[in-house]
Amino acid sequence: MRIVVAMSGGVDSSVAAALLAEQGHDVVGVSMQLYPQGEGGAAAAREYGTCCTLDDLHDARRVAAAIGIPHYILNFESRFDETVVSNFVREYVTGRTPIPCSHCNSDLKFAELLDRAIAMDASALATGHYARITQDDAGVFHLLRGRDPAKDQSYFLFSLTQAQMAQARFPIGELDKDTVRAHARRFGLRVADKPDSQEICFVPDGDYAAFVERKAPALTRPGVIVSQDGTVLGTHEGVHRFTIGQRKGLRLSSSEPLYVLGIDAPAARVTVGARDALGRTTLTASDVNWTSGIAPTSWSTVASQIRHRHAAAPGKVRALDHRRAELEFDAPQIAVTPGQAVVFYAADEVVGGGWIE
RNA sequence: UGGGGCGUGGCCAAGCGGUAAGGCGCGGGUCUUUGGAACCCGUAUUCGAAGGUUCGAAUCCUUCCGCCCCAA
Repeated sequence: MRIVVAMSGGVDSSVAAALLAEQGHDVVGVSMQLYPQGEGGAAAAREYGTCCTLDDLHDARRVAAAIGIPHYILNFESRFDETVVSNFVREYVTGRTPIPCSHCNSDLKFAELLDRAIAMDASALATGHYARITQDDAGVFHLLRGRDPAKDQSYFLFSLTQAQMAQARFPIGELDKDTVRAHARRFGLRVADKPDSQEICFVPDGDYAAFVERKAPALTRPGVIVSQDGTVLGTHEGVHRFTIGQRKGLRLSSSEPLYVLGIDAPAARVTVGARDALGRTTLTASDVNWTSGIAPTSWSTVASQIRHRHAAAPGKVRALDHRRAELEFDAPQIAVTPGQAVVFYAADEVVGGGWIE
């Protein structure tokens, strides 16, 4: 069976490809070129070691050669810019906080890239995600957390549908990171000790605010920072520099730490206050995906994550009209942030998720 | 120019004769395939200025400078 593997140039997807090849599959490696690869990009890649830069594409190519599979680089520059990057910028300038990794998965990898894989005569698309897919006796697919709780990435995959899960493969989902690296060494892959990628891949220097200002100079403007009673405490250089719950970077001093409580983009106003004002027990989500394909119309008990790397909090959820859902936590959650993903779990299974309103 | 109070790092603020707490902010790090949070480390040879008393002063005295309040 032919399987296309999305290779980022990192350890995880490299090992995923190697394992599939070892199992005897007809493996084809592909890498997405996501943004212009000028001289500066290559230099930035060497310095910061992010994913999908020119050096990473070279790493992917070398790995493919080492394990003896063909490797293609697909130009996704414009698609990436139209979907992930534009969403990222739009969200920030409207006072929301984007999560590009999820959009990249839902709008690119398991959309465009999956189509391309099928067009290449493959029956499945594999990635290096730490997540698992199982199929029950009734033929229904289930999306589960990766076996390694420290590396689990199911949070970023909540948008997977039954059709997509039928064609997705996560070869390292049952492994932990140490085992993956051990496999990389066993296969003799140069990327075995490559550092884990982190931060936003298309903002290699980590200065996402400057990135937004560069992409949408006309949409960023200064404003005021106010306390809950409306007192002006200071000024800021644009709402895109803030997110709910943010403490650092306010440049305000007070006897107690101050956190961002609210962002009013049209008024360019940021409201700050004490940490205990950040708790919320309810939220609504839009563009909700129910992984089983069936939306629960009555309250359903779940544990939900409102951000990556955060303990799922117990509560109940039910579907509303127009692919929306409402969620009620048993206890207040700190910093429920519009634009972030909320993912509903039942034990280790992702039952659904959406975007926080 | 009568009376009273205050001036400690970017901000707030302890200390009131024994050799500069703490918080905020800021910088660095840890964590992390988003942002944020959290955690750890760092951040005043110096206390408005100049003199004086003392073994020793941010702490006592004198003068000056700058603020604030109450009377007129």
